[in-house]
Amino acid sequence: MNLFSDIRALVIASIEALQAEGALPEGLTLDPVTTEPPRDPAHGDMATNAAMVLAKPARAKPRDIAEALAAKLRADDRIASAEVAGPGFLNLRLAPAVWQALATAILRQGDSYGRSEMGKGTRVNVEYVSANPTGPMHVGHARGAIVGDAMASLLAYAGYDVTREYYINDGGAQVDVLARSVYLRYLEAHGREVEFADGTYPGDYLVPVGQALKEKVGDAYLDQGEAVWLSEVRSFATEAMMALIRDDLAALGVHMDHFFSEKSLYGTGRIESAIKDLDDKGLIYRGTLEPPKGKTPEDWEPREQTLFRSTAHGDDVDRPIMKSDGSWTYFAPDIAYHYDKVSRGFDMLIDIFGADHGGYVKRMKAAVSALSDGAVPLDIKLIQLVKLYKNGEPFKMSKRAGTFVTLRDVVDMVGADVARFHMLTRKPDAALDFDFDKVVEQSKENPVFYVQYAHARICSVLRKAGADGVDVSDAALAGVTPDMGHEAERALAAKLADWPRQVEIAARTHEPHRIATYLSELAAELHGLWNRGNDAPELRFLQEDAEASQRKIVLARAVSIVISAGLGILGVTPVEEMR
RNA sequence: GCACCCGUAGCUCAGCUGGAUAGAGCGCUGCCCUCCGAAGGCAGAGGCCAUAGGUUCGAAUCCUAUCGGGUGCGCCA
Repeated sequence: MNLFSDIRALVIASIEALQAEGALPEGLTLDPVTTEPPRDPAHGDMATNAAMVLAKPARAKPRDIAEALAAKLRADDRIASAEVAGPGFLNLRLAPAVWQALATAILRQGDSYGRSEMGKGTRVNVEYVSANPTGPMHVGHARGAIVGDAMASLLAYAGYDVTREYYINDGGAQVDVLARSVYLRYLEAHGREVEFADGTYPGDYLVPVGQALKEKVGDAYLDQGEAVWLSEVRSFATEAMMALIRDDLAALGVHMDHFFSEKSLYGTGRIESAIKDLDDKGLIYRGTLEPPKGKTPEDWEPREQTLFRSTAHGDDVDRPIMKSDGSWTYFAPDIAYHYDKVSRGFDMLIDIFGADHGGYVKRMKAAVSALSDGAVPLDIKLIQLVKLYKNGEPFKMSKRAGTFVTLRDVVDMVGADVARFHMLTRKPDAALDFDFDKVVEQSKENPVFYVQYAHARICSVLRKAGADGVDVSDAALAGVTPDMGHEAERALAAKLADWPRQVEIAARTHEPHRIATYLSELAAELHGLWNRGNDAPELRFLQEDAEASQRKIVLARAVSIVISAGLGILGVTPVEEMR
């Protein structure tokens, strides 16, 4: 059930009726007609812009159209009043029965209320995290992981067929560095003195990996050259790191459908066939790039390279796919990976990148555009930094000082629910402040708490009513006629009516943070109504007799259903009690 | 030099494929617990939506330019 689309359908039908009568011309484009909640509640429950957007094509005055439309709409028993206002808005007030039906429908549908078919089963691949498998995940990765995960849940909720995917960068030089570092720990496990030179990873987290390697191969690699052990140690170390990363992600509540190995692209012809696809399209050539203007690197020398003509698909300059020594640049496996995604039949791709990868957005889009002949859209979300604070003071991270904050540290300190919600309260392309003390604070300043508190309050009402012998099962509540007589109750119901709409907007714009914003607003409405009950007993959810209570509780329960569904999208557990 | 992101209340930020008088929290002022959880709520003060043009019935939202901040820019992934 979606009240806004229901009423919009009614508006459209009324327009068509006017067309049939000749009051409006045929052939009008009705797409721009919307039904929205008015900013000012005094304007009614819902407003439509129909008269204004139709005025020009219909060659009529907006207020005249609005009047004609209002007359039609008033004939429908769902419409209590229709008033023309301002430049041609049509403000609608809905009949009480509409609000009652909404609340009942929410109880019947449970967490399906708000689900949408807008995705129509479109197959979408969401790639996120994709941290190098060289160590534990740090806080910076957490935000991308959370945003990507919520994005995937959101799109699934909106009717898309979603695959959650992690690209393992296990093909480059950094995994050689990892392997050498693990080898040093392996030597150490054998009692050797070792030194961690520049270009190795000195972190303690590799100690158990070296130990495990010793247990696996004994002394077989001692005093041997890299040719003997590098390849083996590389996969051993990578697997160990991926196990670590999977655990970290699980602690955050993130679970991937698919891990894709970069290494699997090398030596298998998969890069070559992706490049051949581009070559067949005339997009690969040998050439020399101009040095970047204004900031010429000191050691710049013109070199002929194999280039991808990304400018043909919207990039600013063509991009090298092969180094001068004939090996692939990192861009080549990225192309092959996205070629693979396109080949697997996804209709839409979403990549979640760190903001420091902003420079690669255009070339990746160009590559996907070229590989799919423009058929598969790629949206890339850049995730900005998380600035850590401790009690208001900036919290500096330093590996040497041992104050390096890992993702696991964050989960241990504040919990996955708090971390997830908080990192979804802001749009991802703006930096985010994360204060370890404030995010666990129990006050309305903290949106996590504020929303949870609203949910807990409702649960408290349900418990209390249940203890008094009121049947508060959803089935029983769905069977009574909700009491929605007061304006404050209808305002809350109006917020609930907005939920399916917000889901669709968030899904369409690929912005899961809108869900968090909506939940804060919904919680505010609930708290507001709750407190009005202080002065006005008729607004309390618990009434003298059982049936009167039920008629009130329907609305409260509907709110808790929506909060629960919304938190579910964000991957946050709704709590029933505050402690 | 070029590209991308950001610029909204004193502070931290929301703001709908363009809608009416731009919102929330913090901070400030004043209120509300014999009453379902006051860990809340209500009211007030606080704005040139960076600046200047443009598009149109209508712009914080779209376009152009400028200013300010961030990120990135061929053999690093």
